[in-house]
Amino acid sequence: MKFGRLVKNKEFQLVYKKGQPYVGRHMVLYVLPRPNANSETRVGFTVGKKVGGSVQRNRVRRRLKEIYRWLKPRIALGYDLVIVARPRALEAEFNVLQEEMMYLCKKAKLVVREARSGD
RNA sequence: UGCGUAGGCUAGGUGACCGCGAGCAUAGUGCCGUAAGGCCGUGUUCGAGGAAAGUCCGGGCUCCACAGGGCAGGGUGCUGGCUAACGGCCAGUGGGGGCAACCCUAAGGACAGUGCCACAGAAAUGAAAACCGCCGCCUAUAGGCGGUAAGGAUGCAACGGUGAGGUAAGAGCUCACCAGCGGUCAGGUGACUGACCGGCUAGGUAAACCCCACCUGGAGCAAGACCUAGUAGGAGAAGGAUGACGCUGCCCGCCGACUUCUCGGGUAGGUCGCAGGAGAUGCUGGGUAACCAGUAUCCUAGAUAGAUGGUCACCCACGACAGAACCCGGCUUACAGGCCUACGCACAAA
Repeated sequence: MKFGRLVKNKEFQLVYKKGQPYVGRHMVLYVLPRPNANSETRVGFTVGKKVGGSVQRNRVRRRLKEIYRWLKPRIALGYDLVIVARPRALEAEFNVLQEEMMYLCKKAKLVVREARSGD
């Protein structure tokens, strides 16, 4: 992944513990500000075994990554994010997941730029 | 044509745009990091499966002594072959099923020993045993004594089976055939098969203990090796060259200086292992086959929060089970549809 991502297990644990959760139908967004507000925003994806086998989990994570890639240019700097997929996300349409992630990010006040036409 | 049997192949395709991982080439002396080391642009090549799965076997590899001996434990179990090895595969043998193609089969030993065979039944292994029946005799109509394992009854199973002779009634008592046991001869590497002869014969269970033959040391890639930074280079107690700890469950043997507990501190990061191999495909030769040998060509995932996705168009049978994690050989399990080959049976035609 070219965009910033969380790698260490400790970083994940920190975001779960200290971060602010925003709960949606298909996913949960955890948000934790980084010490340096100008550093790159990093993201991690968690898809638990409740979602399904490895094929199903891979599918959900790839779709979430694709949506985040599309959303990334509008996200503010200086945050650590963790997106946890809920079992319902497996059955959801792509654009439903897309709208929900957008909604959660807006709710968390992460979106700094509105979508331009033709984007 | 229908029904069926065996084996094999495939696992939606094509195109466009955006996106991801790795290898190679190449720029700065660039960026991140204390450092080891890593990152960035462009081009190019490659990028999940037949089961990648379950983790059930076998091996490679690594460490534990140089991987040793014995016991215990575990595994395998018709024969021959293949293989690095196997509990796998191939070819056979015996037994069972199917009209057949074909399928199934843990299939060594019950005169080494022990156990078990419930209930029922007279009797469940002891060269025994008479409940009903059958036959003879006696008392006289109910029994007694004796003979009898052919019939009935019980049971998963009753001491060979069927037929004939024989007899008071019966019985391998006698005979024929069959089954079983022992022997001889013949064939086969062997499991075993065939022929003949013998005396006519005392169950089952070894996925019960057991016996026999063969195999088997332990832990596992979070194995293990190296590097960088850095805390501490502690305190107390116990054991130890009269051999600790460890190999290993025990004994022998080996090794040779630390080990265990409590308190305090630390518990970060990077590189390698990590993909050129019992490798794939084609051809030739040997073999019934599994497989082996030779030769030519090819290089085909390598992550470490974990790379294959999104959108669109067209086509069709509208797409199942499912995602590599050290690597191979198997087994087992899951699975939509499609295709190919060989064979059997029934029917029709010739």
